[in-house]
This record gives sequence, structure tokens and C-alpha cells, in this order.
Amino acid sequence: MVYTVNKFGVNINNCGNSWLIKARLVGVVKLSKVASRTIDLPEDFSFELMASAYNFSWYFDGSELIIPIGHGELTIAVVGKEGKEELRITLFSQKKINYVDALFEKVEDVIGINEDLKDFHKIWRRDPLLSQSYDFLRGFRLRKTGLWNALLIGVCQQNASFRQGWNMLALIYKNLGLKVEIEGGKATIVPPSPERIARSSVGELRKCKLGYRAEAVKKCAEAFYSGILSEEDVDKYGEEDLTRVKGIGKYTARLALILSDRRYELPPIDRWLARIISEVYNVSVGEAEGEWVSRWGKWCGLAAFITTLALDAEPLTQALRRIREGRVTPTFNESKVTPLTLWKFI
DNA sequence: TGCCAGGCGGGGT
DNA sequence: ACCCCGCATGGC
Repeated sequence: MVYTVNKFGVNINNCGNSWLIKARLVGVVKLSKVASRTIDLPEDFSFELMASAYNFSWYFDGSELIIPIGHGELTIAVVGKEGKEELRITLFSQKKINYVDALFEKVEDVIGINEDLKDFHKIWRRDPLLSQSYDFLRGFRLRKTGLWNALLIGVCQQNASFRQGWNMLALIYKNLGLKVEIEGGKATIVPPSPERIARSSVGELRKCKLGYRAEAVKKCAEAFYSGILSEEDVDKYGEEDLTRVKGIGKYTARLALILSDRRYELPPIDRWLARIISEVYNVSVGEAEGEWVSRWGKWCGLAAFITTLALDAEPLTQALRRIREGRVTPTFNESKVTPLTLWKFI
């Protein structure tokens, strides 16, 4: 992949599919290297799976993972493998910073390097739906993201296919995000701040193909901008705090807490997963949530996430067919757009 | 074409 | 507490 910056903005040439990120409104910000260190790669940790899952080309290119870490100054981390047993984390920022230790810790938290999933793996290995995917996905770790970004992801998923939802999110980033050039020639996009969205018109958001979801995105932005919600307090929030925002219901609230605070005990049961549970475990759709909770206990959210990876987030009809045919493992196919290959296409 | 898709809120019972 | 409908948009 080739990244170049010119007077028109950041041009990302991705697999021959070139497009221009217009640097209108914000221009290009340049970040310089401030610190770098290596950490040991745990035995059971797959950097590639962690970095690939539900990601964009401006965050992952197959070898290096870019993580925006808003913490005072605009800062991003670049993470890549160093040999077989180490990861190198490099921090880039606009200015010199004196709290790099906190930032390195934050990166480690985001990539889930110290997560202990032994108890989860015990259930996974013998689950009728997911056991087949265990050997493919056991090294997976969920990349944590901020609450605001998690809510954006959730809203884009509402009543839409996986592909449609991620197209919407990509448009939000491309149209409204902050284009950033990293020392060394890479380029990326930092998601738009709540303030940026709160000041945008609903019409501007509609251009991101959000449809009626534009209202929900705007309400979320206003909740952060006005201080009703804040990133730092995510660990204090429950579903009910998030569902106070109009447009955020139970599903989106749970998903957002899973993605932003690893609240794996929450079952994000949408119509898709409810039908799958109903078919696989032979219960009614109404009983699906209870069934999932009884099987996964405090791991409901992580299991739901992994279910989407194992079935390539196929629309319901195809997902059910895949289950019937016993193909509940990710397709690593050159041309197929899946949660694990999205970064090659968008 | 027309109908559906990883939700949601509002208005009905 | 439930049930049901409309809602933008893209994809088939």
C-alpha cells in the first residue's frame, strides 16, 4: 500500500483501488515520533487477528496497526511485529510529551495484550456453534476503542447489513475525520470529535449515507459535547446511561460498552444473533438471550463478537445456511469482504 | 421493481 | 409489559 500526501490531501492507494481523502475543512496535521519500545508477545496472542478485525485500510495495512489515542495532545501509536516474539510500539505526536509511560500502557490495554481468556476458551472449545472456529480464532483479542467511537460503530450497525454499516462509518471518517500525516510517510484518519459532529448539520451527516441514523449520531455527539457523557467515565456507565440518548437502544448501548470497556458480560442480542441462537440451540427467538447468557455467562459479549467473525458477518439467510452446512469458520479468501478482510477493501 | 437488513422510538393494546 | 409500524439507504 502506498501513502502519499499532496496539496489536495492524503492519497491512499490501496490495492490499486485509489481514492482521495479531501483535506477540506481541516487540512493535514503532521505528527512526529516521540517514543518507541518493544513488548513481549504472549504465547496465545495473534497480532494479525487483533489488528485485522473490523478495521480500515488507514489503520491496518497487513503489517502495521495504527491506533489513534486521544490523550491531551493528538497522539497516535503504530504497532507492528518485531521478530516472532515481540511487538514494537511507536508513539507519534504533534509535540513532545512527558507521559509516554501512560500512553504505552494505554496501547497495551487497547490491544488486549494482558487479557486472561482461559475461562472463555474453556467454553469456546466445546460450544456447538463456535467450537469449529476455535483453532482459527483462538489468538483473537478485541481491540478496545473509545466510547464515542464505539457508539458511532453501534449506530452504523442499526438495521443494516455488516457491509452497509461499515461503509457508513468509513464515510464518516473520510468526510469528517482529521487527516493526519505520520513521520515516515504514512497517513491516517483520526475519527471526528463529538464537537466536530455536533457542529455539523444533519444534512452533512446524511451525506455519509446514514439515513435516519444521522439524528442518533448527532444526539450522541451533543451528549459528549455538553458533558452528559465523557470518555473518562465509561467504567461508571451502565446501559441505562447510554440509552438516555435518543437513538441509542439496548443493543447499541451494550455493544458500545463491550467495545469501549470490555463489558463482556452484556449480551448484545440483535435479530441476527437471536435467530442464529434459536436455530442452533433449538429455542424460541424470545428465549435466545437467556440461552446465550446461560452458555457464556460473563463472556456473552465476546462470544457474540466472535460469532460474527466465524460467520464472516454474512446476512442472516447465508449465515443460517453456513451453519447448516457446518461452515462456521472465517473465509480467508482473496476477494471476499469479511470482518477480517475489510481493511483490504475500504 | 419491491422488499429486506446486526434497531429504534412512539403509539397502540 | 408487550406488539407493531415507519423510518433512510443500499443491495439484490
